[in-house]
Amino acid sequence: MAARQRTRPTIYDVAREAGVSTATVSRMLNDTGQIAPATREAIEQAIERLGYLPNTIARSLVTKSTQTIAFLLPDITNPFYASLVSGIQQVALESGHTMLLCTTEGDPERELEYLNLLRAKQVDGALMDGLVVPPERIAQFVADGFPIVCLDRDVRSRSVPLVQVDNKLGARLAMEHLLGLGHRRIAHIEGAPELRISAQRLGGYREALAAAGIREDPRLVATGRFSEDGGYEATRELLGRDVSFTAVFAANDLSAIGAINALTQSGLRVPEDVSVIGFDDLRLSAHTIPPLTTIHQPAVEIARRATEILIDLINGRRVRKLRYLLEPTLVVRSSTAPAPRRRRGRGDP
Amino acid sequence: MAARQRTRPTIYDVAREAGVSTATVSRMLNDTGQIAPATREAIEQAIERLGYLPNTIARSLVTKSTQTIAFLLPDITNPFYASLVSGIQQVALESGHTMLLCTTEGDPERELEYLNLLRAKQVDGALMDGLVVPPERIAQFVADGFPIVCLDRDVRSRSVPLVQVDNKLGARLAMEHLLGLGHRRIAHIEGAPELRISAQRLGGYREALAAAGIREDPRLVATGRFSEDGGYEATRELLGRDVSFTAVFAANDLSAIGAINALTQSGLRVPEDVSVIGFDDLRLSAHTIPPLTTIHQPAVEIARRATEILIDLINGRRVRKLRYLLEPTLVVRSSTAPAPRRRRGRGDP
DNA sequence: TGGCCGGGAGTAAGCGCTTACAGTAAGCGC
DNA sequence: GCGCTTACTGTAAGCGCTTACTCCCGGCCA
Repeated sequence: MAARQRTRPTIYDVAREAGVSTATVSRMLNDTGQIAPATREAIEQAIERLGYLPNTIARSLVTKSTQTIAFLLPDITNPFYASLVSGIQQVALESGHTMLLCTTEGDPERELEYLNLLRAKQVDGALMDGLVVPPERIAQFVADGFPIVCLDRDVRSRSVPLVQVDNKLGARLAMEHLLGLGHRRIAHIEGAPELRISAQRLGGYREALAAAGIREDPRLVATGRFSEDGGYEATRELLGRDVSFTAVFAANDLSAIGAINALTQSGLRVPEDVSVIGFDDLRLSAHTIPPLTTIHQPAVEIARRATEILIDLINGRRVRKLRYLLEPTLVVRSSTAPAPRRRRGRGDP
Repeated sequence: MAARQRTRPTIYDVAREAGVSTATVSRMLNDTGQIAPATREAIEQAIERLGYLPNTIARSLVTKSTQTIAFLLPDITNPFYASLVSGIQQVALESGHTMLLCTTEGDPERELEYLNLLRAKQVDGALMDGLVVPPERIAQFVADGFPIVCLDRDVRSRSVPLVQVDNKLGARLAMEHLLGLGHRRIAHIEGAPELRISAQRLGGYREALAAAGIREDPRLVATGRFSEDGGYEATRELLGRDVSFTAVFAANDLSAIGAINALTQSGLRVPEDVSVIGFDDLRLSAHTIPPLTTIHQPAVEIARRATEILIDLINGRRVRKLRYLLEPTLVVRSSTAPAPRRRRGRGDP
């Protein structure tokens, strides 16, 4: 009723207004201990009248829990990470947690800085993706009692779990699709070399080549850094290298989109002249021209699983399984087609 | 040196270790008051030895500042919002703030729930975009001492500033481009009707039509809800309505991409048969096939400006200007072309 | 009738910091 | 030698909660 005062009401005000002690109010708020119906009623009314909102900072100081988790990632501008955020948010909300977003831009100092900041802020735990901090540091944070779950790399330590798609398998799936269409000269647009997942996808590319008895041509891989621009540039470089290829396996959808653009600009048709396959299966990829053939990652599933595990860790539950490798699947759309009979350029036996 | 104990060292431990009082340690940490060099040294060493990290929760309890801001938005999956997040993050980091991300999925209850949660968490202030809470509620939070700055709508109240692009102008720019190319029958794919920016862009569409002396045909607008799928469906609906059009102005790039897909699938060529223009200028839009003509929004600039204002508000500075309408610009790429001589279908005089 | 039990409530001690307020000692001008 | 700064430091009172401990009282059983 009264005009809002500058300083918000505290639990003392509520207690006084309801004619009980703060302990009773606290018990009611947290639903611990028994409260007589009449008392409960009085407190509820006092809260209503005062417009009281508990100060969770004060609560955290004593309970040592902030109900906050953090998600550290290099670049929110990549829609794949955005999907992860969605998934995390869902689970977090369900369990009453709120999410701090920390973008590191791939800067190792900033990662460390954030990690320390999060500790200082008494954040309950963190999800990390695409980070480059050395595993030992991560393990140390965990040893210090700060739960972490990784979304991209295996910190070989009990108590820091990993949830990710099986990247190598995904890459093989992509390659087998291309190989099955008769492609022999397949280029790869690598992600960001410093990230594990790049190496894993590159590894799958190589394995598939080897399994098909094709010798790898180093001129056929270029770095696209997981972005549209990077994919575009990498493709132009590939084109300029004067080696022929009839297909490109891009490390992610964004760079595949850049690749298609570069190819098209060079007068090459996708998929008639060159097939392109991506990785991620962004929502967007169903709408590119041509719609992108790609490897589907269950982003929301990954995020949910990881967040659930993190919350288990926070609640002191032991996690049984340390590594969750989810299965990627091939999604065939229109950016891939059988290898053309005649290849452009020379160089292929 | 010693094995990390389960409970982290506090300022008392540091004080004891350094042989000073906690007040002195605190003063050194916060750089307030003068400290003798020798004392400073001793404290620094104690901190180092103990691996001490100040507990910001305890600090917040007394200072009443959490150095945390929140960003509320409907959907992080939209790359435009992701760009905003990037911009916010930059400024926030510079000023030592960390960012809580809250996605509301356009659910009004969840918005309110979040707003209350943020208050309870003593968050210093919030940035809001794409929300549907009634303006009075927002104004009330502000009156309660919770700084808010909006990124999309004008809460007519001193003390809740607005930073956004001039949407109506942007829409007019888009339309004038189309009109200038000779298009007369222009469809519009609307955003999400409940959001202000949709109405503003639709308003610009209408104004431009009126200014060109063209009567608006209600059959020419369909709702795309700002997404690829929505744009796709809206376009199919438009196509199915049996009204002719030679151009479509989509409320954002995502729905423009969906539109191009639908058009292409129907055997129409973009831009030869139908021109398409978007709004946002996502990084991606330079790489679509064909590269998208669109209206550029200075996303990072918007985000930075808004965050700076929020921080000013938090620091108790009066903001001089309440509304910042940034200028959109036309970016011509290849998805628009002069209107074809013969239009498909009938219906146009 | 006495002893026990348990529902319901209060007291007060922190949680880990910051910050008025209050010194103390050295330095300085006269 | 005295009083007044100035530079530095300590004491202790909170910040707004939670939570052991205690306590009270009515009911119930033997």
